[in-house]
Amino acid sequence: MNATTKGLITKESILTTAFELASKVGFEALSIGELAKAVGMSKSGLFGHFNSKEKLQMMVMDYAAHQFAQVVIIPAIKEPRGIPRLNAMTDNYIEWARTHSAGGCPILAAAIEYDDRPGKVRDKTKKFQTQMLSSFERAAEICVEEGQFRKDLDPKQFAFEYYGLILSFHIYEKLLGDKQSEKLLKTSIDELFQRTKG
Amino acid sequence: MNATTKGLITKESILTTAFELASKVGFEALSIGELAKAVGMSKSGLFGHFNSKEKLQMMVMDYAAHQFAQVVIIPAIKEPRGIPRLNAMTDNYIEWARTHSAGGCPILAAAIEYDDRPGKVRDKTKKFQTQMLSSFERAAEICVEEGQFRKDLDPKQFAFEYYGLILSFHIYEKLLGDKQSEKLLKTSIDELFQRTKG
Amino acid sequence: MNATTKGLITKESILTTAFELASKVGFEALSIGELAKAVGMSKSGLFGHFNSKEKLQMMVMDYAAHQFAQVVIIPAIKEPRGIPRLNAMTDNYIEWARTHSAGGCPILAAAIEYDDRPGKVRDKTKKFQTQMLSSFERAAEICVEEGQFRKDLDPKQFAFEYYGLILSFHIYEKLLGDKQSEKLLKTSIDELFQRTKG
Amino acid sequence: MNATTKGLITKESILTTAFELASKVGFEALSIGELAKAVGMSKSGLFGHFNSKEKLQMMVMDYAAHQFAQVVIIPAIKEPRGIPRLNAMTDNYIEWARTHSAGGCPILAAAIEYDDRPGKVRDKTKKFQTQMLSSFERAAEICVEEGQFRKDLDPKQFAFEYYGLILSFHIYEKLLGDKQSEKLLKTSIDELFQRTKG
DNA sequence: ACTCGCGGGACCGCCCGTTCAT
DNA sequence: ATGAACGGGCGGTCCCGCGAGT
Repeated sequence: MNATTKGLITKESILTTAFELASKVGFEALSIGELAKAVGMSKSGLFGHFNSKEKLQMMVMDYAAHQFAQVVIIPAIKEPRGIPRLNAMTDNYIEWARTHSAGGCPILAAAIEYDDRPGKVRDKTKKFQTQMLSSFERAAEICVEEGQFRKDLDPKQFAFEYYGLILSFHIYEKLLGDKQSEKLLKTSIDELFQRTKG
Repeated sequence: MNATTKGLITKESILTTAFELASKVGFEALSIGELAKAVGMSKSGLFGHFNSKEKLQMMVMDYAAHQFAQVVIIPAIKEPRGIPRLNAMTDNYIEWARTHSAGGCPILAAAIEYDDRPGKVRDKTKKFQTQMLSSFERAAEICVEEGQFRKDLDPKQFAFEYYGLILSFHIYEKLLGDKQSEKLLKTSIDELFQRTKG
Repeated sequence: MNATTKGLITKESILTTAFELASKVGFEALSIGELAKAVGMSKSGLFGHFNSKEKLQMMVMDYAAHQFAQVVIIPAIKEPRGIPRLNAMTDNYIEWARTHSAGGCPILAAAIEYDDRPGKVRDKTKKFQTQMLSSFERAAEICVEEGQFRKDLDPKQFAFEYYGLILSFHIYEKLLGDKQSEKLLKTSIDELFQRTKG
Repeated sequence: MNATTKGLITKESILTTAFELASKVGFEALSIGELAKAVGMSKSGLFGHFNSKEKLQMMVMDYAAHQFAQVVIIPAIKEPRGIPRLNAMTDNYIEWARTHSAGGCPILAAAIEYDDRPGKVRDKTKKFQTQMLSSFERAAEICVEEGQFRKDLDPKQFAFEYYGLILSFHIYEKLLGDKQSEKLLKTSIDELFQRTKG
């Protein structure tokens, strides 16, 4: 194993740990010292991989977005087009919220945290949210194409509502610890689909 | 004016400033030094009113919740029971998001930020979210009582969906800066009402 | 003793120590941590008195200039006008170089160190050098007035040469450790006076 | 070109850059990281050429002394013995101060900076100053031999005064930015020569 | 009772010179 | 000649207490 490879492995392990830490303590509160302690290396050794806190934040965000895509979006694409695919997304999101981003989805946290703080981190967060909403919109369009949703459905409107339900689920599940959160979400989504059917 | 009164006034002005500051820089990032500078007094002088950062955070949260009630909930109660009252709440929330908590609603920020960080701050946040959702549930119940919503409507389910739409609005409005955010919200709520009608 | 007085005393002791430290390790290399250790207080406690390194540097410079004036300039003024006064200055400078600024005159060090590094510190250094040279020029003018120097003497030219001898002395004394440095200086100054006599 | 030659070239380019950098930011403030960036190689790669910061400093000092000799001393030797040679030295020094060591002569800076800090760097600085003063003394002796200076002139005394004028010039030129600095120096030297003439 | 100045210990992001395996 | 990593230090900010002044 050469040096470059070693560096990549270290970087990966840093990002993994950073993602977990950010999930727990929040995105902005993630400190280089804490992170270094968590990965078991020196502050300066870790810092050398990023050269600035901002770059670290950016890469953690990229990592989180990548994970999100891997867990929530990509597997859903293997499902049949239309409603099954959308349902898969929903299930995957529940899984994501409960398992992969235990401690609170850092992407969502960033979306709220940086909603009024200009900078590169906010820009990236905005970009990811937009991408995710596009995925939802596209999924809705496919349902229309498949004749499962009514023809005049506005995909943007659908994504707005669908994402809202997911947000609500997140708070019921994580903050409130409501045992019914999943049922509430599923019921809501069923009703949403009823309304959008052709 | 006696000393106690003076102290109350000072405390009030501190909380007002703290609320504004927290809206801008986030809840956890609010620092005593910055706050002291903003209110124009010494760090230690300000600190004396709270004796710990945690207590300051708690009081700012109380203050925020009080403001939220004053702006969003209370005025709505003056409206006629049922849907008009709910619509007033929605309008008030839009107003709240845009004007009173310019820079991002600190309550919502806290709800996400502390969703997995146990402690007094999280407990309080949870309490406020629960209260707010109760208000929504009660409003829905009244709609049922008034015969505007169907009899078998689950108020909890309604609140879940209603709050989700508001959360979605918040992200579209604040983070994404989407010009259609209000229209998206209004349309969603109309559809929600359609579905719940008797 | 009230708090303000205590602060002044602390500040004074910090500046004294800082002056000594800067004399030894150079002006720019003076670090807040080292200084704090030397005065026997915490970094943050010390830092609170200055709020920035630049301000600390400025105040140390002011302190050094004040000391210089107290040791070299002021006592000389008590001497009779003309050459005796100039001779007093020379003697005082020797004293200053050997005793008060043991470890190298920080003002001179700054004059060389900042000769091409723009900023407030350089500006202040420049100002002090100009003031000192003005003192030399004024002393020469007095010699002219007293009829001890020839009427057409250019005071600026005199100060240029006089200061040069002092600089040379500084290097022979401090860096080279030349035992004859004082004699070399005295002889030079005598010759300078010969040349300028009326 | 073999490996050794390549190493020498690299070393040369490092020293050139280091000299320029040290002229700008000061001798002690020259950092390996900055230097590596400036020469376009890795920190560790550069470091391998010196194995310690102190050795780097030593070699930069050697380089600076070499440059000084090349620019100020050697060309003057081509001039006729005696006063012309001395005048050439003066002119060359002015050139040196203005062009070659733009940003402040690092040798002089070291002479002041290390005047009370024992160590190898100080020893080297001391050695170079002594060498340079020897050159001045020898030049004065030659003037005596040529019958241009009086027979009983003390060369050491002459060098002391001559160097003093140069130091003064340096401060007037670099720190004060005095437009008359060159004229002041020339006039002083003329007067010095007057006094030393046979 | 309220407010302040002074001071402390811990930590921040960041950079230092240095070592080592490749 | 490189990249990874380290221990230690930089200037600076954090929250927090004490003692004194009003």
